[in-house]
Amino acid sequence: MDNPLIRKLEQFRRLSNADKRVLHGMADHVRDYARGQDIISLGERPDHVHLLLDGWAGRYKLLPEGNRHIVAYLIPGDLCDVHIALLDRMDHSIGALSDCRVAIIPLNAINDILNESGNLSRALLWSMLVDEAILREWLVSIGARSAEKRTAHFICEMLLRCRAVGLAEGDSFRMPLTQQEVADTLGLSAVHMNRTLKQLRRRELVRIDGKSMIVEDLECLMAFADFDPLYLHQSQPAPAPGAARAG
Amino acid sequence: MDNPLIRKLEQFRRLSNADKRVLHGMADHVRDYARGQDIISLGERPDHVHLLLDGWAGRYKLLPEGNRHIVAYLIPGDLCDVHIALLDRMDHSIGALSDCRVAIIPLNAINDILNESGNLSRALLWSMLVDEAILREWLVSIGARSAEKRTAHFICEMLLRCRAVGLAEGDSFRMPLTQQEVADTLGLSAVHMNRTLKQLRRRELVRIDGKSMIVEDLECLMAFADFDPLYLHQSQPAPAPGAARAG
DNA sequence: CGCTTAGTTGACTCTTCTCAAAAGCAGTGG
DNA sequence: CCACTGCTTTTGAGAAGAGTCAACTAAGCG
Repeated sequence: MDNPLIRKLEQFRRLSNADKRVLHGMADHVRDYARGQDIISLGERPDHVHLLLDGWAGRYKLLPEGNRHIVAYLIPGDLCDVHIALLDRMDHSIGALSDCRVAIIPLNAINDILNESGNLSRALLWSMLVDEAILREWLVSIGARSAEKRTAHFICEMLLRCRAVGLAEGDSFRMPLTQQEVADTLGLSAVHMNRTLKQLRRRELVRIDGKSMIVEDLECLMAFADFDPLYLHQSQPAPAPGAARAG
Repeated sequence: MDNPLIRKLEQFRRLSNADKRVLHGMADHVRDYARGQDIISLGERPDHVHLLLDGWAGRYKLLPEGNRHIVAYLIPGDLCDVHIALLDRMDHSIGALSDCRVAIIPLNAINDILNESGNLSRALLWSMLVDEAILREWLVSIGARSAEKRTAHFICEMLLRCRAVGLAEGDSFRMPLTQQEVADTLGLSAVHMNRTLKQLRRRELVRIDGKSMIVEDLECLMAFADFDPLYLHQSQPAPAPGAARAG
């Protein structure tokens, strides 16, 4: 099994075979979630952590007016809720945005890793900090960029993140979201989201074919969106042999 | 010295005297920054970490159009940049928003704590996760709440955070920010920020006296802002000393 | 094929932005 | 003590980006 978590963490530092064995071995079992189901809900504190293996999920919060705001996307290789290893309970929910396959990891396994303070613990912390960096960048996007730039920025990010776990083909990737969901993410109405996507298409920066997002000109899109990939901290793995990365 | 970091971390779990000694002992020396100065800048990777002892600082990113977006506030007790213990370099800057006193902590001291995997390491991770939770809530605020609710929400948060480190008196606290800075945080123009604050005053939810923010009716303000303090995870310290829930 | 969900488009409204200028306040130096 | 200067706060007026309502089209599915 090619574990997307391993692929992801190796962006940060080379993992030993022992490390990889630990990561492989920690999943208790695998569970499937249908699109729309919650993987974990507000207030919960289960005794296991979810590792997304396939599909897209989203962290979200519901507002009293009934609308939902998505505050993060989870793609294969992302740990959904290490939080519960440390916090009292979930302060948000995570829902499957497409059908998802998820590895169930006992909390103990996570705690063991955190307690061993080795490479793996570092790698987990790194991924937590990257998640945080992404949140900061989103905050800037929503707070200070126009709808069009914001959308372009989002597409750049998702392309690079998909690439990092081998889920992009060249400059395109599968984005199993509805426009409503993207709107709930970028703080726009569905109508305006639609118009904004149309504009990006008109500019010939992206093309959309079903659920495939095809970036026509990544250079231009990045320039347009004022996108600097530094915040993703996707440096090449530690300078060692055979370090391959999807490109 | 009453260390605000200790006060903060004890919200999460009780610290042993040994833990406290470590926290006290880790500061190498203290440095002062004048309002407007950068404490750490984009791209840097120094060999020490900053602990804010006095004053307010802010994480920010600059945009090509020249405007600045503030993505987090640091108040006494907050570690500014544990990030550099794990990431290659800062992906944002931290600036002093008022005159600040800062403890300089060698990176080694942080790494030692992280490596020992005890109470303290857990407490640091907890505070990182809380920072992340705050970012998520801000994202919801900017993305989905009106200017007025967003502002009210922000005031609620800062009051509770100040309280947690003993910097509030009842329902008021010192907020050493200009309206422009708050605007740069909430994604509003300075003009609209001003009008929004005026409205909150007219509603008699808050009063502003110089740099003092006085919350007139916290209950109402929280209800108005749709503020749920859960995300701050300010639970009382763990029930008993030895009660380790880890692993 | 009809049903349901997602995407598209138009027309109108409203929140928030921009430009502009006045007023308040604090620090400085004569 | 006062005039001067620079920054912050306040207010007005018009413009623009984004939201809402509503209808229509396209696409997946049993």
